[in-house]
Amino acid sequence: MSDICEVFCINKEAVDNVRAQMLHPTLVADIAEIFKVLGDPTRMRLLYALAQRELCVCDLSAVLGMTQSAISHQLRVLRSARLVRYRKAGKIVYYTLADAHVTQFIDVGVDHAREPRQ
Amino acid sequence: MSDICEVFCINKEAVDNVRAQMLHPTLVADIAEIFKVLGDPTRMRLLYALAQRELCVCDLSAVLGMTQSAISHQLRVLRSARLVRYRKAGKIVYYTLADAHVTQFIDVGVDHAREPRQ
DNA sequence: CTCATATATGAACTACTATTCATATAATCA
DNA sequence: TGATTATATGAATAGTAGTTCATATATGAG
Repeated sequence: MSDICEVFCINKEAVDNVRAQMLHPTLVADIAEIFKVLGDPTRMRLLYALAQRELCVCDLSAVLGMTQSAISHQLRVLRSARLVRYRKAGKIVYYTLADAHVTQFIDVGVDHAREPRQ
Repeated sequence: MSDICEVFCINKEAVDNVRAQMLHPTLVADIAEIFKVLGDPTRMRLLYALAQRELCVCDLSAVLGMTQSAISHQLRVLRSARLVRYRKAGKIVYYTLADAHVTQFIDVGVDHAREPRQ
């Protein structure tokens, strides 16, 4: 039964109803993409650090104990996902969280992870 | 400047303060893991379908238009992450969302993805 | 200009992951 | 019992992603 069409146990009404309410593929892709970006320990730590205060790349390296290159690469991912903003001050680049939504993501995640596992 | 210790631009006070407030590595790993599981289009579609109503594996295959095997593999990931629950009724296995937290994750994601991009 | 510093980025390598295919398990029916 | 159906899973494969290393860009100092 590896072919998609050879499925016989379908509750047709349920399937049709749910399919009709499914999200647009583009929107699903966007949502999954955001979560994917959040789903890496390094990026999560960067966001959590930035939730405390604005920080430059160099300080972020020090906080996480990782190379400047690794941090820069991950900041690029966060920038592409519009989860952080930056401002330049001379040769120093300061990063901040993009908006309140990002804090909300972090909070929901922390909340869920701290929940006791039944 | 590839070595972590050869960094000179540090704002020591900021770094120390932020480091002191960082999350425990285990908690960070747990949070990132949850987001990682959410960060796949197939799994996001499965969760969104289950947000509508309880569905069996076969119906989920029909809703997503994917093989039963692919769906089963992803349901296993969702089960390990405690994002879904299931009940057996004969040979049919019905899946549901684990709790309200999961709906909250989906809502925050949808909300963020629908936001206009400045 | 030259030098030093802060950050960004391309290439390479390793590790991981989603799907497919084949097959196993489990439950129902005849 | 044997046959059928619903689901689960192991192995293999192909694509992706995080870090490192080397280097490029850019700003400021002298």
